[in-house]
Formats: sequence, C-alpha cells, structure tokens
Amino acid sequence: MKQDARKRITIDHVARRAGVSKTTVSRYLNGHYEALAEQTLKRIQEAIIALDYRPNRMASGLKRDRSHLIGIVVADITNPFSTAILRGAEDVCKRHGYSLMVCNTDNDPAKEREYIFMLQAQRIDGLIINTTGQNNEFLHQLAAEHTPVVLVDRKVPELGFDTVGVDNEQATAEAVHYLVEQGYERIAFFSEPIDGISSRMERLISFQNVLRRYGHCSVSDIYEIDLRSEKQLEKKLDAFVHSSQDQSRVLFAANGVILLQLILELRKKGLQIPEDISVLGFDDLDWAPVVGPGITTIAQPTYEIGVTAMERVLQRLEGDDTPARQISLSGQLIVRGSTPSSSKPDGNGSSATTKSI
Amino acid sequence: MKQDARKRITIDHVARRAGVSKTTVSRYLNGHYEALAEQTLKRIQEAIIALDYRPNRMASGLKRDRSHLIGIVVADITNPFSTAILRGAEDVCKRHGYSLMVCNTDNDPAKEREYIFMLQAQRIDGLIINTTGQNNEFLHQLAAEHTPVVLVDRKVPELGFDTVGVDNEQATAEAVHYLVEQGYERIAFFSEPIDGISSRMERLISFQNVLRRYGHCSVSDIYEIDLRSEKQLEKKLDAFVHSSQDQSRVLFAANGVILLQLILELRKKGLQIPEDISVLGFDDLDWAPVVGPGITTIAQPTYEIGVTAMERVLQRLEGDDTPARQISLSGQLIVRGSTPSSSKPDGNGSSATTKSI
DNA sequence: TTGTATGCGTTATCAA
DNA sequence: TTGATAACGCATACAA
Repeated sequence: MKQDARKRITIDHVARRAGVSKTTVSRYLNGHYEALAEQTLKRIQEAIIALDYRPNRMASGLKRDRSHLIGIVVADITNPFSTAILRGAEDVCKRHGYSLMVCNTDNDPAKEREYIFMLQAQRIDGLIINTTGQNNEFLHQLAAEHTPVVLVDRKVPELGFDTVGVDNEQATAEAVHYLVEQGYERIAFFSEPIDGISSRMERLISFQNVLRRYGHCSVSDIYEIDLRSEKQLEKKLDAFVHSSQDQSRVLFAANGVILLQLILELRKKGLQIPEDISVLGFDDLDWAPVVGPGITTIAQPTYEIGVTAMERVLQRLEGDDTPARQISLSGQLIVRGSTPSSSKPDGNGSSATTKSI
Repeated sequence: MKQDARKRITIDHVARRAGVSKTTVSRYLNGHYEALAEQTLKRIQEAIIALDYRPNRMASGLKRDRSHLIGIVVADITNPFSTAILRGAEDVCKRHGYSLMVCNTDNDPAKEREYIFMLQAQRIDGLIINTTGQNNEFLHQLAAEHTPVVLVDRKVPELGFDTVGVDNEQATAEAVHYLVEQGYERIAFFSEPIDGISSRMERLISFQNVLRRYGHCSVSDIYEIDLRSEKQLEKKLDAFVHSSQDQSRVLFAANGVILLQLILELRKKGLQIPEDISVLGFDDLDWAPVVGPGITTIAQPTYEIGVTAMERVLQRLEGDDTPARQISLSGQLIVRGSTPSSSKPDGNGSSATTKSI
C-alpha cells in the first residue's frame, strides 16, 4: 500500500551489516566505548556511515522516558523581549542536544492550558514558561512528574519553581530616581493590565516607592491599558496630558509594547518628544536610538534570561534538587535624548550614556 | 532507585479501570466511536478523566511513524520577519494538533545541517525552512523519506519543493517605480550579501530592470553589506553619500535589518531623513511610522507566509502529491514621509498612503 | 462490538 | 567484550 517499500534504516540493519547484535550497536550509540573492542567499534562506525543511519528518538525516548524536547511557552512570540529569550534558550538547548518546542499563548490562559497539555503529551523533559498565572494546577502536575519547570519574567511564589528575570525593583528604582533628578514634576506610569503579573506589579510598586520617598506628587499617575480595546490608550494618555498642562512631564512605559504604542499615539497627537513630553521605556528595543531624539530605556538582559533559564532546566535534569532559586539579572539604564533635564529643556542630543544598575 | 515509585498512567491503567481491553481504549482515543457501545464509551471517558490520562505521543508516534512535530528553521529568530512567519505557522499548527520545533541558524550552513539532522532524529512530519541553500542534499533526503518540505522566502529551484514568499519582483518594481517618479536622481540598493539567496537576487534584478527601463543612471549603485564586518556599512554608505553630493538621492534597503542599520548610521553621521537623504525599506517594521518623518516601506504579508507554508505542509501530509507550487503573496507599498517628491523637498508629513501592488 | 497477539525501534537486564 | 530477550506505550490485523 505504501508508496515506498524500502523501510527506514534501523539499528537492526546496522547490527546486521556490522555483524554484531543490536545491543552492541546501542552501546556504541550511547558512548559506552569502554565496553567495545576496537574492531567492532570500527565496524559499527562504518556500517552507520554506509547506511546513513539516524537513531530514532521516538523509540529511544519511549524506552528511556526522555524526549530530548524542551517546551518554551511565551506570551507573544512577535515581541522582541520573547524572541531574545528564545534565542538564549535555543543556543543552550542546541549545545546540549535538546530541541525547543515553541508555544505562543497571547496571554490567554485557555491557550496556555492547551499547550501545557500538548507538551505533556510529547513528554517534554523540561519547560520554560512566561505564564499567565492561571494554570498553576497543571504546572504543578508537570513538576510532580519530575519535569523541571522554570518561570521567566513572571514569578508565581506559590508554585515554588525556579525563576529568572530582570531585577524589576532595582531597574525601575534607578530609572524613576533618574527622572526625579531630571526635575520632572509629573511622571506617569503606563502599563498593560497589572492583573497578578509579578513583573508588572514589581515595576509599579518600585515606581511608587521611589516617588513616595521623594514626596513626589505623581504617586497616583498610574495608567493601566488594555491594548485590545481600541481607544483606551488614547483616552488615558489624553487624561494625563491634560492634567499635566504646563508642567514638566514624562511617560514611564512599563514595557516595550506599551512604549511603542505611546510613541505612536504621541505622534498622532502631534506631540513632540521631548519638547512637549518626555519618554522613558522598559526594554531597550533596537529602534530606540533612532526615534525622535533617541529614547531613554532600561535594557533587560533578555538573552541572558533565556540562557539562564535553560541552564536551570538542564541542571534540574541532571539531578540538582536544591531549593528553588529566584534569579534576578540586573538591567541597565540607557540615557538618550528623550528625557532631558527639565530645567534646561535641551540636552544630550543623540549621545547615549549607559549606567549599570 | 527512582524517587517516585508510582508509574505514569498508561493506556493499560485506563483499560483496567474501565474494565475493557486496551484495544478498545485505543479505539476511543482515535475517535472510532462507531465501533463502541455507548456503555463502554462512557466507562472509558470516566476512567480517563478519573486517572487524568494523557496518551504518550512518543509511543503512538513510534507505532504510527508520526511524531506530530513540524520543524521550522529560520535564519534569525530575533528578526521580526521570522517571528511573524513563525506566528502564522504556529497558529495553523496548533489548530491541527501539531507542535512546532523551532531552530535558528544564523545563516550558517553548518548549523543548518545540524538542525536538519536533529529534526530527522525526532522524525518530524514536515519542515518549513528558510534555507541557506547549502544543504540541498540533506533536504532532498528528507523529501525522499516522504517528509514534506516547504521553502519560505528563499527558493531553490533544483530542489523542486513548494515555495512561499512575497512577490519580490512586483513589490520591488512598484517601489522603485515610485522612487523614480518622485524624481530621485540617485537610488542606491543596499542589501546583505546576495550569495545565491533568491529573494535578495530577485529584488536586485527587479531593481535594476526598472531603472534600466527608465534609462536611470543608478543601475550600478549597488551595495552588498556583510553586517558581521564592523565598518562595511559605514564605508559603503560613505561612498554613496559622497558620490551623490548635491543630487537628490534615496536609499533602497533590501530588508528590515539593513534598513535599521542604515538609519542608525545616517544618524551617527548627522544626516537628516529626508532633508539630506531619503530612505525606503523592504519590511514594514512596527517602528517605521515613528522614525524621522515616518519611513516608507514595503509591507510583506509575513504572517500569511507562515500560514500558507504551514497549510502547504499539512496538505502534503494529507496526501496531496500535485506538482510543487511556487506561491507568491503580494506586498504593499506604504508611503510615508521619508521619500518626499524630490522637486518639492517637503511632503506628506506624517500621513501614510498605502498602495496595493 | 470487543479482545488477543504482535510489532514499532530502542535500551536494560542478565547471562555467557 | 558480547548477545538474547524483555520491556517502553501504543495501534493494528485478525479472530471471536
């Protein structure tokens, strides 16, 4: 019935051709060279090359209960933040002979759940996840099956998993501190909905803490934007812009997505950066230097987050059963022209200063 | 020896609990409801839920020679062009119960080869690849094993595979046509190294063809830039800038990466867009509207490319064995302020006109 | 409508 | 140093 009668090459063919048993071939495949006569070793090598044999990972996976697959679940694969993490994870993965299964949830808990199920069905060996926080039960299940789970960007304390992300508290504090010192009278915090998302929460809290320490009036200039609804951003930005008429003011964008949306909206309104309003954003996107006078940003070590998360998974896989670790990598404030000192309304122009924090 | 003595739930457990044989359970799992008594069907359902059973895809995959895995190999996963494709492919994949294995090659043929091997080992059911063109032999092998392969963005005629991408000829022609009509005296083509990469080649050829038709002098203003070498872009941009002193001029960036690099370099030199030099880029990146006066771009239907490629794979998987198809999706010229009519050095400001091509 | 027996390609156990 | 044999979890031919 099948088109091609010639079956695929299996370990049996290799064994036959090398004149040994498949056990012996298997030993070779798994690097037990100590237990092989030089003669047989060579014969096996030759047979493998001659037949162009490729071991079947489904078979060995079934037997050993190891798929060599690592799942990675991100909120939005088109977000540069996610892809940088992906790339970091991928590089490490490859080096260790694992492959990545990538899943995109759009922050939808239902989609996330479906993906977790799929990944479980594939018997992934480990999982890196930027979770919505709504599927803790299923994540727990994974862990109970001894599948290491590492959370990136977002923490869920009750899960007790390893966690990797930027140090939001420090990075935000540094940036807000800087803005206050630049003399801004009004500093607005724009974020996607906080929900229970730890990274957003941490940034908000740090933002408010710093302002409170300074006795700054902007403690309540907080705007949560659901980008799925058309006009929210426009309205809320309007509200802030009008309420801060004639004051020196700056927008703190809590992530790269909201940063871009804010800049688009400012442009639509004909507001100039920084003449009419200043801007600072979390996430140092590649276009930040070329928009307006250059956008001041907080650079996240996204690639390293991916690398670190993946390394954590591999360590767990190798038997590390020390308590869960919360790993925070530090961010870096990159000052550009979008946040000039508010007394002297001009500034550094296109030069960029970086400041480790 | 193992930590957890409780083994995983298998089809056997379900069978036992439901009081049937595993054959029957298997029938249920595969949707052969016609062959099941309502009674047993219910009992099986209950057992599955009670035990929270998840079929093991490695096992079923081994038996059926189907992994439910689709490989996707891209040159650079941090490039928005790639991620948009990824997202399209992913959406379709998910709808059909497949999962994506994502691989990143950095345009390195060696890496590409390693990944192809890995994917073969995992017995992927299909492959979408943005290939370097240096591993045709191995891609052929895959096809010989009846694994559908679909090429995105780059064609390799001798491979005889399905192909999905933007219509480079049309899109480029439209854009160059537009630039000529805007009255530019010098139009420079900047691209990453053409090598044998079909999409780059097609854009170049179309570029030159249009200029020739017009008897335009810029037919040889061609610059290939290897971005891995530090100063190449700077030097070549310098060369063009100096050679076109006092002429109206525009940069045609053949993809999004080179576009951004050009803009960064212009800024470093203190050259204004469009006062000192105009710019047009292939790939409508999300920041294009907010850089300078807005960058005129060619929008590629990247998401649709991903969707279409994945659909092609699935069709092949379902037995479609019609001849290979070359699918070209049309691009869209999006006119913004970076390419004003060169006679009247001002223009549309921030408004954008789109023009289907 | 259901069950028995066999095999998918690999690894692990045990014996030689 | 090597090999025979029995799993791994599932699907299928065939029988009942």
